[in-house]
Amino acid sequence: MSLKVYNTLTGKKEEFIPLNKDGKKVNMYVCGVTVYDDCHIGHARGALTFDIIRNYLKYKGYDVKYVRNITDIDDKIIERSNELNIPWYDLVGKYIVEYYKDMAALGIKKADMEPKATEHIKKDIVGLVSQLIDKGYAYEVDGDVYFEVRKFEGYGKLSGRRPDDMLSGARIAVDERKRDPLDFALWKSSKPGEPSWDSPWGKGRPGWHIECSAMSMSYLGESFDIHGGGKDLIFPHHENEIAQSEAATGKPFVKYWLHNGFVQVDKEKMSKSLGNFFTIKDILKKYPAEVVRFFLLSTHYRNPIDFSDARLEEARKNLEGFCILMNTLKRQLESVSITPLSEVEYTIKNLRGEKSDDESDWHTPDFSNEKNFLKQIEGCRKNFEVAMDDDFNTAEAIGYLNKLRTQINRFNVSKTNPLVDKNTLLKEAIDILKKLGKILGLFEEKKAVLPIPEEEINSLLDKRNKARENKDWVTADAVRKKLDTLGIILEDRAGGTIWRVKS
RNA sequence: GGCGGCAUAGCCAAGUGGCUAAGGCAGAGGUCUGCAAAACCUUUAUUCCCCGGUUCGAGUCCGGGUGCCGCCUCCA
Repeated sequence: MSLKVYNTLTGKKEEFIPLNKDGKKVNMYVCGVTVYDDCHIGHARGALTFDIIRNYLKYKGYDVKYVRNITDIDDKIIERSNELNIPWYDLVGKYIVEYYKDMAALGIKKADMEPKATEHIKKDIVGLVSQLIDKGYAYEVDGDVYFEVRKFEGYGKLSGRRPDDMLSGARIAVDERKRDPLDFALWKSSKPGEPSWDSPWGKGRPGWHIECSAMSMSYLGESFDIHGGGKDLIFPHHENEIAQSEAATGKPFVKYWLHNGFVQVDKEKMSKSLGNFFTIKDILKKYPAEVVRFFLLSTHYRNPIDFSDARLEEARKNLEGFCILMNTLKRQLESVSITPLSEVEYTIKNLRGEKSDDESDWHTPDFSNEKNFLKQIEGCRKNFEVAMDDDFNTAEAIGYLNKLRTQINRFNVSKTNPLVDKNTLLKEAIDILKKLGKILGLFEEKKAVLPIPEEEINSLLDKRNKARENKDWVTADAVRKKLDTLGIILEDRAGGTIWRVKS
């Protein structure tokens, strides 16, 4: 099975073949956040998308090196620190902490490296800008350095624009000092009081785009496999990165460009400027992290996804089904010893035998249910991978997790052949479900927060069970009602009453 | 103005030329249950925005139209 990814550069799904000769090393760079405010759910989507892509690449056996930057100096940061009247580095420090808190709360793992722009100014950025000037791709005016877009053949190849088409509709006020309106800043001279770093062109700070070129190449080399980010970065950010990087090295910068779609509110892009954003912190006050992940993953990463409580509620309910199943089977399996799977498979194969596979032959034991179940769970696993292989189609993959869930429940309540240990097959299925869920960061074991101590729950259960023995339904129902208001749901099963925490 | 994307059931959402159009949520009926919960079973799109075309065959490809959205300024 081969992995296919949609490459913005070619506008097509392509088979994923890493640059590295041995074919197992993958280098990936993703544009992270600018730290001047709390992250919203849109930032979470980008981070989650590439976290899952990294997970799946690893699952496929790739050795992934993942770099995700933090932009810790730019105009917005300066602007905001002036508004708040605090030093820019305090603002940045605060929001880096908040960023890490939010990501951790969502269960999004860190990248292997998380470099900051300011840590690479002397080391990489100044050098790269100098190199571009030396090669004639950039020019200095009054302490600013601009990249000369017309000098770079192929400008516009990522976003599908031609430089000549872009002039007419340009909405920006043209800076007279630039040789061409499309030229963009590699280095910006600083005004008095602004944060600044020394450079051959005087005190200043890097332009936005150059940090990503400098840092990605510093960690991953001049050419690497995957570069990701939100769709809004295609132009100008990523277009400019390509121009700078390829002009400097003369080599192809990135093989696969991956871009995630936006989170929307009422069909409009969620953004700071529209003010229609929901912060990760606010959402996590209302819904568990796993619900938020499930919601985000239930739509393909390139498509827009509309954010609403109704959608989160749907995700919550679907996910609850998985949680109940996990819980049920955990209880069911922990108290019994389980026959090894190989033994069960041996039994099925040998008692029936190859020649008596005819189900109508009643002389031999009928394992059709067991065999079918094994076939079904294997089919779900396979289809999950096929879905993920198709440009990380998590929405389709979740469909197969649901199918697997139904199969497990169905098998669990079905009549099975007493010659084999049913629990062995159930455990096998649950293990697969957990393993696949792990790729998406779902179904992780987490300690449920109990509203009241467990002993108290048990004593209430005892009270209720005694009442039930005496057919005192009024008392029994009162106990259930009480636990329900505390957030504990009771289920009277054949093997006794079990309880769970409301999600 | 330039470039790009999307339109599938009540809602959400897969599906990129070919068996009966995944899956979830909601709804209806049933089994189980003291009642519930959970689970299971049955059921809910002769049809994929509209009009043409290509093809033995199209939700899927091509042309045109309508509607919505994004990028071209900071943006995940």
